[in-house]
Amino acid sequence: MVEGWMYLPAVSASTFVWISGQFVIFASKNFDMSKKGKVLMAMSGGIDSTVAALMLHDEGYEVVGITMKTWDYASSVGVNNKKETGCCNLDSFNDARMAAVEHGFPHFILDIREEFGDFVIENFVDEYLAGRTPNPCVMCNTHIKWRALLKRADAMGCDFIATGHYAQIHQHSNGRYFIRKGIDDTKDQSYVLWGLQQDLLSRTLLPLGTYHKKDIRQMAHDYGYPELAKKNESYEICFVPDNDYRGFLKRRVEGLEEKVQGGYFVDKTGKILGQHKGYPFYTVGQRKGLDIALGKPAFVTQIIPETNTVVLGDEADLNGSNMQVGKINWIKYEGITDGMESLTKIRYKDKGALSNLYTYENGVNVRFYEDVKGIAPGQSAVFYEGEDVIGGGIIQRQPIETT
RNA sequence: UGGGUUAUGGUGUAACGGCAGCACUACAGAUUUUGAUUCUGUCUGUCUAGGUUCGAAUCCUAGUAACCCAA
Repeated sequence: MVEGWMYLPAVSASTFVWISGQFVIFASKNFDMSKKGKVLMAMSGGIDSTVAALMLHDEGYEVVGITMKTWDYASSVGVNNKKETGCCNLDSFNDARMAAVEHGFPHFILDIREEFGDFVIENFVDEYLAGRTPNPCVMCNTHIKWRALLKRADAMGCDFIATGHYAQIHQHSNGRYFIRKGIDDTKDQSYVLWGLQQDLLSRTLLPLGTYHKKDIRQMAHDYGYPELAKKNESYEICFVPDNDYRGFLKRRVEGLEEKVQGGYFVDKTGKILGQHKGYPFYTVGQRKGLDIALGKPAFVTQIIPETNTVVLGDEADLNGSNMQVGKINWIKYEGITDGMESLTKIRYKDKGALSNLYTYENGVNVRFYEDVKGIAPGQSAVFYEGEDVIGGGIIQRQPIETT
């Protein structure tokens, strides 16, 4: 069966057929040899990727729109949940498709639920069960989304793939492709792209990297999509549209709640402060939702899955000046020299802090010049040289101190 | 079981007999393509029953409960 694909007829004369695992194109008659090349544009249905698609189209690229279905969201929350989510719902598909049809380029829906679920969701669950704090968007970009796009791009003879991220890609004189921050500092999304490898970067276009969000809004108006311009940003994990990742974990892991409830909150000396709902439901740096009143704000400073213990402290206890980062992907250079200075971000929307980088066997030791707050294992660390991404990796769990 | 102390929101604590306040928690918004953080706002309380007083969280009596000392 042709289960992986849904073909939505758009206006192109091309015919796309799925044959035994391969995507085959039967050449269209009016195949215009576009000077700029053919690009497979990932369209979520939101304002950013829609405008990006139209921009490329206007610039003379032969655009093929594609919307990826990562998750059957009706199954993850109640069906009556009317909340808009940034991707994966029917409205978004329709919005994306409408724009494509109106501007005369084809649009497809690609069902990647299986590969997405196998990797991103399992990784997400595993990480929380390991007492870490994953970033599924980064995982998806790194391992699923770009690979899925490129695979189809190749099958369709596309020169490029494109997304609506606010970031830039340039080629260095050393030959390597690298990511640079988007010029709109408030929207820069280079952080979530640190995992992309050279073969992906060399084929990727990010049309929005040199624009400000307000310009994109204006362009959405100018293109005749005022309602799109008003559309909210998406801001939850795409497979957890009700924004309750704890509930998602409970639904996903049979008997989890019962198994982990009743562990202890302790202070840094090990003194028991109270009981918690289970270590997977907390994250380093968390203050709200602890359900414990100590007269002072309390923050989660450490999660110890082995003993189902959550360590609490005050704000100062979140400070740290070094960390280990693994699963490194170098971007701008093939590697670095020890001691290299880097502006290092430890979370999305982090201003970044200056640090020195020292490589060790499987990763990088980061020493910050000054304390940073809330280093959370599982989160991504991204290294910047000015506006450029040197590389990034995953923050590792610190060895448990036995004091 | 004898003596003493205490009792204020979900928690910890303030209030000379004169509008019950603070912190924490919780909740709601804002922000955010991850989790968090941050910001703004909101709710809830004087153990019970009598008494004194213009007026009681506050003083008196009894009850109840908890804690401490004695045993």
